[in-house]
Formats: sequence, C-alpha cells, structure tokens
Amino acid sequence: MIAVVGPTAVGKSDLAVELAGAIGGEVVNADSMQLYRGMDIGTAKLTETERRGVPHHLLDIWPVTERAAVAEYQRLARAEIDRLLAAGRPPVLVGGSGLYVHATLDDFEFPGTDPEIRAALEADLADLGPGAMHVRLAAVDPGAASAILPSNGRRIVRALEVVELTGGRFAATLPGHRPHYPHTLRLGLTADRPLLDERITRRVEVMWERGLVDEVRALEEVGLRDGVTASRALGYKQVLAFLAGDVSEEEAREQTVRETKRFARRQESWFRRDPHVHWLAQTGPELVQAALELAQPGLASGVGA
RNA sequence: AGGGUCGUAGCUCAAUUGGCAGAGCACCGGUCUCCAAAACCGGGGGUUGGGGGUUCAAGUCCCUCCGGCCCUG
Repeated sequence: MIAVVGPTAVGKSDLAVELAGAIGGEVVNADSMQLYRGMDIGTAKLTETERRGVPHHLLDIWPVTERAAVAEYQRLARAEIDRLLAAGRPPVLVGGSGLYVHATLDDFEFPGTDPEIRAALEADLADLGPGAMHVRLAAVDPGAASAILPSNGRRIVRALEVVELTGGRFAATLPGHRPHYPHTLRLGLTADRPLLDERITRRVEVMWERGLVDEVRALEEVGLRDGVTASRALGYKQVLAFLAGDVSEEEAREQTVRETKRFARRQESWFRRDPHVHWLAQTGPELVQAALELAQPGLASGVGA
C-alpha cells in the first residue's frame, strides 16, 4: 500500500491517480471534507475525467448535515483497504487530514462517544466557559488536565466525555507511529513556501471561476448551514458568510486564501512528525518517477500483506 | 507658490499634562486520541520619514528638509 500525504494544493490527488494507474491499484480518500456529498469544487475533488478510470473510494459518503467522526472514518477506511489488499489491488491512500491518516495507518483506538453526554458537556461549556470545565477535568483526570490547556474547550469536553463514558483516563497525547499495516510506503509531498502559496491562491481563484458560490448556494438548500463540520470547511465557511451578507465576495475569497495558507502550514507540521514519511519535493514527471522508484521495492515485498 | 494637515511593525492604527513604543491582522513555529479544512498555544519583528535643537527624559515641544493628502491661487 502507498499513502500520499502533504499540504493542500501540492498535487497529492494527481500523483495518487498516476501511482494507482502504474501499479494497478485503487485510490482511497483520506480527506475529511471530500467525504461530503456535493462538496466538489471547494474541496478540489477530482472530476470523473481526472480520475482517468482509476476507481476512487470513500468520496461522497456523508450528507453535509452529518457531523464527521474520525472513528467512523477509520472503520470505513480500514474495511476498504483490507478488501483491496485481499483482492490484490494495492490501495493508494491519499489525503491531507493528518488525524484521519494517522488513525488509519497506525495503531490507534478511539474510546466511544455518546451523543447525550456530549450534548450536555457542550451545553455546560457554553454556559460556564472552558476555564470552569478545565477545573472539572482536573478533579477527575489530573493527567489529562495538565496536558490540555485551560483555554481549549473542545478538547476539554472530549476528555470529560471519555472519562464519564469509560470511567478511565483520557489519553491526551497521541500514540506513536506504530504501523497497523506493514509494508506501507508513506510519501509526503512538499513545495517551497512561495510556490505553495502561489498554487493555493490560484486554486482558490479557480474555485470561484468554477462556481463555488453556486455550489454553496445549492448546499445551503440541503442544510449546509446546520452541518457542524461541513459548514466550517475552508471556502464554504467564507462563502456562507458572504451569502449571509457579513462580508463582501472579495473579502470571502481573500479570507479563503489566507486561511488555506495557514491550514497548509498546520498540515506540514502535522506530517513532519511522522518518521515514516519519505518526502518528495519534485514536480511534474520527475515526481511520479521518484515516487515509483520508492514504491517498487515496497510493493515487491508488500503486496498481499 | 502660499496656508493647513498627516507621516509609528509588512498592513490598519494605539500610546495621559513630554515618562520603559503597543494592539489587531499578516508572517514564523508548536500542540493535537471522534467537529481535525476543527480547536488551541507560543514567537520574532521598529533608527516612531531624514537631520538638528530644547529637556534629566521627545513618537509627543521647536527649527529644517523629504513625502502624502486637503484648501486657496
């Protein structure tokens, strides 16, 4: 199996198609926002033509109203990967959602979740603020409390949920990178800052040209505004603000560019920590060649693993 | 040309009667166990347009030069 990771707009999707085509594999999506049905332009989802006949999995599986869940994704992704491996079709996992990739590729177990407990805790957070919730966490799980900053309401709520649900402690630090799938090549794509920034700017411009605003309008009809996760996606959030009259269209586009650049930086810092990643900075045909050279020995011993 | 007004971080602007030059955004870095395109944290940044003067002390007061804007001719 091959995994292609890296910041947004470096060219992961295209490389994944090239690689899958070259080795007779199939693509598995690891992009949290491409999981949503109808979010095409803003997530830069490859078109049918661009997929060039290579089967893609885990795209368009959730309605925009659904709240995303890593654990659910992990289940789906591993099922898909296992199926492909069994069929002798090397999976090419591609996406920039660090947590999703990590949870799929490495040993990573999520404690459960409970909608009622969660809702109650979120209500408390809204009423009392993160500071008070942090005090509460410190009383039941001092270890988690010391690892989570008092200002980070979201993580505090999750920690309290896990403690309440399991009666145990909340692991507030990520597990190491112990591969769940042996013989997996992790390719990281990078580009120099100025180049990446330019690509991001151009990509956002193209999204507007292709009709992102109309896409968001259509999704608004099916409940995008109520989608806790989807409504916060880059581009979508800004266009929703424009449609609500809070900002001008120009501001919405500029904000999207800025936020996307910041996001790309967070993605890089996430993947940089994974010691298994082989980084590639080439572009064009050289990139595919370099990637394949790394992939071939891995495949020779890894198919069917 | 004369009169007025402004000039402070990359950008927009703060800074009592003269008293340690700051904030937002941008930029850079980090954290991350079910909303992760999320949520959160840290950091570097300045000859206060130039020069001179007054003062223990000048972004602030005085002179001069440069630049922008406004009014008048």
